[in-house]
Amino acid sequence: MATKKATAPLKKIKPSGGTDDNFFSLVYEVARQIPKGRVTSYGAIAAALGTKSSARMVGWAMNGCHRVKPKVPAHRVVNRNGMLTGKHHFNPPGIMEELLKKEGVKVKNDQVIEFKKLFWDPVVELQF
DNA sequence: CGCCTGACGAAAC
DNA sequence: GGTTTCGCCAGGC
Repeated sequence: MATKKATAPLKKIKPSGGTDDNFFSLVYEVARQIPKGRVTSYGAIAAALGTKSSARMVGWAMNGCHRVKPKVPAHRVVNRNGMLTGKHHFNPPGIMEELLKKEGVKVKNDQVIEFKKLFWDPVVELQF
């Protein structure tokens, strides 16, 4: 199939490359900037990158968070409701809230307590 | 090349 | 105010 969709090959992501032109790497960068004990949302990251409408892509990028080095603190990234929607993608599932609790973030019923207070906005903090 | 899926979000009902 | 649907964009089959 000579039908290459000119998409961004996820496997081409460079570790520790830092500022790559790949949208995914941008997501990883921002995610790494999340301070301990804080959380953010996929949409917030997407908005920081200028693609707020592509919040799904952020989550999609997180799909390869495990393959990227250094590992991305995806456990600090939750959805807009403060719910740990991505916990099922962790290994094992449940480690996400464990890590959050360990960092001082209270998690109850797969939901971040005081999420609004712990919310870390990359758009503001990173001043994009 | 086309259809479906997917770690979201906001609008509509 | 809770539930459902559409929209976004990219990847997999």
